[in-house]
Formats: sequence, structure tokens, C-alpha cells
Amino acid sequence: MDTLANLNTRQLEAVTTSSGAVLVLAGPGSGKTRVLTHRAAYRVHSMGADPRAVMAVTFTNKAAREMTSRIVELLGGDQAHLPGMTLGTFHALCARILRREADRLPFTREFVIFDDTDQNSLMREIVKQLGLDPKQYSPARLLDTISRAKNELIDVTEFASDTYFNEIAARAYQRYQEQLLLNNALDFDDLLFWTVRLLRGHDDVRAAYRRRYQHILVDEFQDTNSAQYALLRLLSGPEPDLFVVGDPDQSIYRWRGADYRNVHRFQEDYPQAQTILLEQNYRSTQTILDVAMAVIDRNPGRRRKQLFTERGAGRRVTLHEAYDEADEANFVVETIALLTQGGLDPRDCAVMYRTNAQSRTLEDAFLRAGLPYQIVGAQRFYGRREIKDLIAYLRLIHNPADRVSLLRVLNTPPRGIGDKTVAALLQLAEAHQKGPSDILLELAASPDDLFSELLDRRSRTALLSFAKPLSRWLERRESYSVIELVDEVLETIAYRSYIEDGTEEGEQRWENIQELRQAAHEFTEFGLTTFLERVALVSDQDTLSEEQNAPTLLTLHAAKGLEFPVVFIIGLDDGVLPHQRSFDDPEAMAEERRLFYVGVTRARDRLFLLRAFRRRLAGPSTLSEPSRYLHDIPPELVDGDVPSVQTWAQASYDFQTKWESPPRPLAQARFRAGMRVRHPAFGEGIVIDTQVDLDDEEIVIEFTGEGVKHLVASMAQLEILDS
DNA sequence: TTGGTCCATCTTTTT
DNA sequence: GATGGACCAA
Repeated sequence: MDTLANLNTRQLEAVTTSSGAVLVLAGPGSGKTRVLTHRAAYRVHSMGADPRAVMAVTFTNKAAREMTSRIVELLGGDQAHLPGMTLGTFHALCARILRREADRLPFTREFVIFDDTDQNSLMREIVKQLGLDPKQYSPARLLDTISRAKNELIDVTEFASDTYFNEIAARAYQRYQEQLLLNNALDFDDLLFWTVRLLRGHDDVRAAYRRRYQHILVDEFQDTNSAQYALLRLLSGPEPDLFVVGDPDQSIYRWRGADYRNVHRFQEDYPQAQTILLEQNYRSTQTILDVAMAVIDRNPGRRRKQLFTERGAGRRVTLHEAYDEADEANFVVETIALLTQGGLDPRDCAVMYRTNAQSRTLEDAFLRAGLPYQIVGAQRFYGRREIKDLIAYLRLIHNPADRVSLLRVLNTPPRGIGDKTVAALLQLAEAHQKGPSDILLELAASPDDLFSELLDRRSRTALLSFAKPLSRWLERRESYSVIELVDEVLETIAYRSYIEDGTEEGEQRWENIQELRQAAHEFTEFGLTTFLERVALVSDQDTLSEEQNAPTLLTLHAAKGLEFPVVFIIGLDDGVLPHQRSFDDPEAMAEERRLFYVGVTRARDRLFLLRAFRRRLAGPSTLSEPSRYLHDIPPELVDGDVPSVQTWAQASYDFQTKWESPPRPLAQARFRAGMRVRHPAFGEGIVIDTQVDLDDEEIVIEFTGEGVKHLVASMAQLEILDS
């Protein structure tokens, strides 16, 4: 094994520097993962560390997997070194600890993990219970407030009811926590929250984990939130071997509680910490790096990095203004087709966007062109209705206390259990101080004597049709494998005939179920608990396969940590990127800029930046302004031989002056089809079509030798020759 | 009382 | 263009 070969001086220093607290500030493409994996391997191989004492934390399972295989490779492909090394996401690690220590906690080791859909349905119920107006107190907003509190490790009793909204939120928080425990469920934030509580409250547990994890390594440190940081401090103890790698410029999860200031906090909390700066980039051309720096250097209050590469300048960045989002998508598809014809692998291309909604137009364009693509996230597999249904059945079998899952599947497929019957069941449960599942099971055991007077015949029959199979599944849950349970459930509830409605969509849904069956099959030896946990903790990034040779479509968030030879970033319009929801918050705006920076720095060789002249955001399509980031890019880095760049530059100039002037009244139509006109750049042409749009007129013109152009009357200096 | 259909609503990013 | 809520027929 050679853990130290092929490292530059800085990287070598990071890998071999002695124990203690070490902070590596690593620019994009500077070998961050490399340093991390080498250090882990070096600890074990050359310093004689027990692999069991090494813990490496990442944010996605994919990153964890990748790290595992790279460490294995470094250790000479010798799997024997790895057993016992702990590699995983914060959430997976916490889930593991909590299951192990469940007897000290207010839930059992069978707890389920609620995803956002589950959280939402629970909160909706609570809003109803509290008699709140869901418009004013939307479940999403309440959950957001609660999540933020949990990330700051603030529990219900500490939650400040300093505003009227927070007073309401405090009540919702209280209920929400009660209901979670009643369901024997934890949400994502709870995984971290309870682990910190556990370690803080139990000296022996804390001591045991500290003894166990002597060497801790953290990837993407800039994305840690307060709870995660507290957890790291608790685990690493007063004499840490704590190695964190991050880049504040790539911090893009503030909205999820991440706080890049943890980087500064780290330096304050560990005054002896070594800080190592990695600036040499092994990924991109210098042009791409220069574009990236030009953009990010405008963010205030940051430590500047001078990114450099030995790769040379490379090609200039291509800017393109499309007419609308369909045109934008077509440009992407056509360009990829062209590049592919030139010998490029389709899988070397990636298309990135700010919001998932933007993927639809792209998918359309790819489909129409008959070209394959793969997409990360969007409608996440485990978020699909049919998958959630089946998982809910499994979760219920695993943990009958899970009311949210029970209520989801109780009448799916429909079996005559409507609102009234559900209400009756819940009331009965309430009256007997039991969970609704317990009532169902008792009903199944003795249908006649119990509750008969409390439920009308219809409800009882309907409930029995669910209760009977449920009790049968519960009897079998120990002896059956996951796949056997899945098949048993599918069979009993006749799920196939329920979702296959003859449409293509139904067909697709059944195929998804088959895919889940396949996944369940792979978990035969691990059992239901592990299966459900994995299902709850997979992320979109984890779904990316490298097998398919097709371009990748993904959000800028999902792109972090990846790289592609050719990158398209679409939707460079103000309001999309930066997103309009961030406009009034300077911190959020700084994050939008970082997001763009992340996108740019994914590119190895070529970068295409696209925007659309008009775009549909919400409601009708409107004219859009170019993203402010485009103005920050030095013109000499931009490819000038794309004809539309001039149009774009002019348009952007005109837009600026236009938006600064007072709104104009509705435009008068000046042009008609058939008119001959002259344009300063395109020459003479014939008007094909015109349309008045609010304060302007759009004209489609066929220019001699230049083809068809869409222009706007106020911008294009058109001269009418004759009509 | 249930279950289907229709309509309005909104759509940032996700472990 | 999905998702939840309101409305209506059986």
C-alpha cells in the first residue's frame, strides 16, 4: 500500500499532520475526498490505529460508499482492514446509536423514521386538532419553525414564545413531539437531537462512545448544523483527533439549518487547531475557475481563495440566450447531440437547474429528440405514492404504533372505511387509552363480543376487513423475510388491480412496485428494521447510477460533490437563479451565489450558461431579466462567437434601462405580417408574426440569410422599409 | 357514508 | 402539472 503517493505538499501535510483538531479549507476540485480517505487509511495502516476506532461522517450515502471503496483500495484492496470502521451519514450513525441505546430513551428500538410527507400529515392533523387556520399557520411553516428549533437543540420547554406566531408554534411543537412518541417515530431532526441529548445526559454512554471513536473525520463540514457540531464535540472529547474538511463557499444548506460559521466556531473552540488551505484545482480549466472566482468574490465577509490549475486556460464559457424555456431545453439537447457526434460520451454531460420544476421541459426535449437521460431526484422514488403506500404497510407491521402509516393505508385501497368510521375508531382508541392498531387487533381476535355496541355494523365489517389481514401479518413478521412480507401484503390487498387502471401511469406504478420488491429482495438477510431504515435515509443523490451512458439532469444542490466534463447551467434569470424567494434576505442571496459557484465549479472542460428571454414561473409566461451573476463574468472569458451573445448583451442592457424607467402603457402594434424591415445586425427581413405583450411587441422575422429570429420591438432597432 | 370527480392552489433547495 | 379540498351521486 502506498497511502502517500501522488499527493501534493499541502495534501500530504493534511494527511500526515499529527493528532488534534485539523481544519482543511478545500476549494472545489482540490482533492478533498482524497485527503480524507488517505488520512483514514494512513491512520490505520501507518499509525496502527484500530479501524474500529475510526469514524468518517458524510452527508450522503453515496459519498459514504465512495469513501469506503476508496479506503479499501488504498489499503491494498484488503477488505480485512475495514470491518469495524464506521462510515456513514450523520443521520444513519445517529439512528444506529439510538437503536442501540433505546432503553434509555422515550421510544423503543423499533422506532420508525418519519419523512417530510409523514411529518406533514401529522402536522396537518395537529393544526386541525388545535383549531388553527391552516392558511395562517401552514403545517409547512410550523414544521420549519420546529425543525429550526431542533437543529439549535431547543426543546419544547426552552422554545421561546416571544411572538404570537411562536406561541402558536410552541403549542404545535408540544403536540407534535407527543404525537411522534405516541407513534414511536422520530423525524430527521430528532435523530440528531436525541443523540445529543443522550450523550449529554449520560456520562457512561458518552464515555463509552468517546473511547470507541478515537479518530473522527468529517466531510462537507460547512454543511453541519448546530446539532451536528455539538455531536462532533461530544464524541471527540477534550483531546480530539478531529479532522474536518470543508469549503464555506460551498455551503448551500442554510435553509436546513446548516451554518458555515461552524468553521469559525471550530477555530475558536480549538485554538490549537491547524488550518490547511487547499487551493490547487485538479478538475477545471483556468477559465472556468476564473468565472467561478469572479462570481464568488462578490460575496462579502469571506476568506478569498486563489484557485489555480495547471491545466491551462481551456475553452471560453458559452453564453446563450434562448427565447423561452422550451427553446432553452432544445439548445441543451441539440448541443449535447452535437458534442456526442464529435465523440463525447453522453454520460460526460450534466444539466443543472435551480428548481426541480425546470426539469420537466428538459425531459420533454430529450424525449422528443429520442435521447436517453437520467435524472437525480425530481419525483424521488421513495416519495412516490405507490411506494409510500407499500412502505406504510411494512412500517405498520414493523411498528403497529405508527398511526400515520395506519391512517394512510387503512383505506388504501378503498375498503369502505371513510371519515366517519376512522373517527369512530380513533374515538374508541381514545376512550380505551389504546392505540388504534390495538383496537383493530382486538377486534380481529373477537369480532363479536367486544365493541359491538360501539360500532355500527357497517363500520365493524369494514374495519374487520383490514384488521384480520393485519393481525395475520403481525403473526408472520418474525418468520417471514422482507420480500415474503411484501408479496403477502400485495397479494392480500390486491394492490395490483388497484393501481393498474389501464393507463400508462398505472403500468409505471406497478413497475415501481416491482423495483421495490427487488430492493426488498436484497435485504433478505438484514430484516425489516434495516430495510425500513435504509429506505428512510436514502437521498436523491444516492440514486445516481453510473451504468447508463446518458446525460445527467440534476439540481444545483444535488450537484455538489460531483464533476462532469461538460456542464450546462440553465435558468440564469433573475428570479430563478438567484431565486426570488431569496431577494429580501442578504444571507439567502449570498447562498444563491454560492449555489451558482457550486454549479460552475462542477465543470471540467466546458461550461454552458443559458437563460431564456421569456419564461413561465408561476402563472403566465413573462419576460425575464438576465441573472445578475451574468454581469459579474468578465466578458473576455465568454465565448464571443455565439451569435446570440450580442442579442443577449443588448437585451440585458435594454432590460436594465427598461426596468429603471416607469411602467409604460400597453404597446400599440407597429408591425404586421408581411412587412419588410431592416435590423442593424441581421439586415433585411420579412415579418412573419407579431404579438402585443403588455408593454411591448414581439415580432417574428425571417431574415435573409440569418434565418428566423424572435425580437422585441422596444429593443431591436427595426426600421420599417415597406408594408 | 363513501368515493369519485372537479377545481383551485402553488411550485426552492432535502438528510 | 401535482396535490388537497369541496362538491355531488350512489
